[in-house]
Amino acid sequence: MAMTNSLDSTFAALGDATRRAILAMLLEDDMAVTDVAEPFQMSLAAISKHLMILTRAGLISQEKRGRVNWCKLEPDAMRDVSIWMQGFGQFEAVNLDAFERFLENELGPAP
Amino acid sequence: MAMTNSLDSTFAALGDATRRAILAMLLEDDMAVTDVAEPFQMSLAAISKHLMILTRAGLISQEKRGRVNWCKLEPDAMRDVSIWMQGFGQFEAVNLDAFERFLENELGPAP
DNA sequence: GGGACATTCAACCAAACGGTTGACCATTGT
DNA sequence: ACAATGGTCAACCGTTTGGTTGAATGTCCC
Repeated sequence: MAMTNSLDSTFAALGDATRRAILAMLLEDDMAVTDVAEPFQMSLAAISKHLMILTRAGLISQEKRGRVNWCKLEPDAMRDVSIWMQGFGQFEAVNLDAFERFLENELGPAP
Repeated sequence: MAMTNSLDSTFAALGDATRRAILAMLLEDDMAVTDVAEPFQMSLAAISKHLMILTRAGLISQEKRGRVNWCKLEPDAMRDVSIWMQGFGQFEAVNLDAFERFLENELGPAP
């Protein structure tokens, strides 16, 4: 649905190790900006910028409650990336088999 | 076995629409640099640079036969990206959706 | 050998990136 | 009211990126 509009920004956002580490942290739980910044050896403002980039890429969302800005993972953007990548290589043999297995075993609604 | 460089370079290489279009073109067939450059409104040197970035990211390989430099898709590099993304949710259902669309369109993604 | 073709190299440029610092709101707690 | 906390904004800086040109290199063909 929301495909290909921001693949540029999504891939670009993922092309930075700090931001990928942030995403991995947010996989555990939602976090405040200050807590996100804590393990990194860079200023809070730099982390704030990274979070803004991730937000504009759609990879996270930020919700301000009180004076705390809570960051939450938004896997939809990553799903678009995953969908785009499906066209390359994964299909030829492996996913064809997987799809056939899917058709054989899964006669009900998709998981 | 994937001789992929860092996720950094792979994601960064994918963060450009021109380079993603090149990858989509190479999905059809191997191509010479000049033929890759043909549909784009930019200089051949610029395309050559893009191809070098894709090569260093491990996404394509280049083999010089005669005076022609043949570009070939190397989809293994994207596997590492895919593996990394597996940690962010179960894209299984999404993969199947994408695969169905793939079957319907009978062609790879043309972003 | 000479010329057309395929591609890269080198120098340059504007814009974007990743980081810093310090000032600047809000909100919270005493 | 005041101070501390959470976070962004603004200006700046060095490096990288994406593009341009023009010259250079190598190869094919007559």
